[in-house]
Amino acid sequence: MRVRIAPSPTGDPHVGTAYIALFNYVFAKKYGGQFILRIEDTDQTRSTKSSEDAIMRALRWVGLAWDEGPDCGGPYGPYRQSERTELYQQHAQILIDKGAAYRCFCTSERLEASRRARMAEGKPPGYDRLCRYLSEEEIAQRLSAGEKYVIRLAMPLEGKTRFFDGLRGEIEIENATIDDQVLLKSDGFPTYHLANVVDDHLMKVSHVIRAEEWIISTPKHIALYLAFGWEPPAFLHMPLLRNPDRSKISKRKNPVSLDYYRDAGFFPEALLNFLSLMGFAFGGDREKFTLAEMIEVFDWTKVSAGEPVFDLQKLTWLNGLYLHEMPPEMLLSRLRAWRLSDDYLLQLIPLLRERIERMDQFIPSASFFLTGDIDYSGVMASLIPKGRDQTQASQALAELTDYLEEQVRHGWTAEALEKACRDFCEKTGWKTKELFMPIRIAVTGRAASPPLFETMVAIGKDLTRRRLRLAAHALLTYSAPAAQPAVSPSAPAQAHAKPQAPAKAPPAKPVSSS
RNA sequence: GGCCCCAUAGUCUAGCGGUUAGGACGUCGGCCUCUCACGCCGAAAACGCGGGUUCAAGUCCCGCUGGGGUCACCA
Repeated sequence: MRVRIAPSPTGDPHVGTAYIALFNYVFAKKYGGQFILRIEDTDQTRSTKSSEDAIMRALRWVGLAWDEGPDCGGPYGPYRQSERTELYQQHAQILIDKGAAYRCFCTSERLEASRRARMAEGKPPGYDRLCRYLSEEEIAQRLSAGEKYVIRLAMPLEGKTRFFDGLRGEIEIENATIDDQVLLKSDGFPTYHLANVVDDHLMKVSHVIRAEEWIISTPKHIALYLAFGWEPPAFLHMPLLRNPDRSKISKRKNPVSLDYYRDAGFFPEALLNFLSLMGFAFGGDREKFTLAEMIEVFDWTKVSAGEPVFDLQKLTWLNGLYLHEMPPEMLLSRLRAWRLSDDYLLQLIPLLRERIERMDQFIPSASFFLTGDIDYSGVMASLIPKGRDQTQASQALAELTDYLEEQVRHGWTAEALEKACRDFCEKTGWKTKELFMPIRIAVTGRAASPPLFETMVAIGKDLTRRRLRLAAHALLTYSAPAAQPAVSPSAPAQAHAKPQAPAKAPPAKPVSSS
């Protein structure tokens, strides 16, 4: 029995990856199988090494160790798809030879135009299969003319594909509704569909346990297995994690980066336990259990296909259970591994040293470096610059968060942040003077702080972005008191232990002076 | 919109033809207590709707509704 987790290194390590990895891992360990990590970096424009590193680091952090992978190797490597391109090209050729795939010379312009035309006619927007029926001569001629092409799957035009989903039972999909998927892109790299099937077969994966969003493309994959003459693996689609509004979990509505959970002070074992609760019932009303215990009792009949909403509050409660039961020495070492490490404190000292005169001022001055989410209830008014309203301020902070997401992808550095923030102001017509203060308040909860961008670096990408979103959100529901006194620069916002920021801010309380 | 998936309290879930529909988060109330927290006790809160099948339906079947996913040279 062999299973795999196959993340695409195109962004932050995603909580959904950990979720799927968890169930693969548990299943593998339950039955003495292997758990494989395969990096699906076939998108040359979006894949990055830093994302790959982050994903592996995060997966190790949660404690899901793989038996085979790009770092530790294994009998069926390499485990990074970018190192296997030749393999996919060979297999694409096999499909062409068998008539199960064909070259398509259509330009993206033509595809776009055809898509629009089909939409206008009320037809589904898929490929119109123009190149599927090209004559041998024409193909040869266009090849020798050096035209660029992709290789598409010649999907059966009739009949149905039936398969058994381990969680839902029989699923039946009409072949005619499935598009002739691109298998090999014009840059020579495979798409997910080809690479995935070829690798799963070559790596002897027996059970494909992945997210629900893949159900619809399963017929494509089965068509590929059949065309190659291979036996398809067993399929099992886990439900998608949800935002509170039930849409697929996303960074705008919920923290999704595993690094956020780490930096916000969650324990990996608590996160894993919580993730198990998303669909899995231990039995006997037990909610707290270890990975080992889960493996012991695991069975797919205990997993439901419902669509679970990821509830930060319940995760926090569960984390508290772990924390309360932890021996003091253990908790101390966890704290040290977290933000009380020499490394981290040493990073803060240069930022804070000039701003304090006695050692006792260090902890209060550093508080926002050492917390997760911030409570803005005491500083709401100063989140809104003069001459702007709270909607504008909220929108600016929310848009800035997205903008940083885009612009500071390749390195969360002070220089990059400053440039991005300044560019953002220029683009949106905000003065840096008016917007930088709300940003500072959002990030630190205070009007006075060390230099903003260095501070953002020290706080870290995920916590910073979370706070910006939180502040934007708090502004949305803020109702200003008649006369809001300005917050004194030395007044720290109270750090809030719960990750869920209070949506309705209580009336600003007088801030205590330290 | 086509296709596919899902459906027990606000949220996570138990239930697998006969239950006062169980547990947990959250909420509210109380106890404990120098405060707070923890802990303990209690309360409110759910089978989406309509048809079947059956002596009996949250549980099986069909339809509807609702939600979601997917329709890329992204995964």
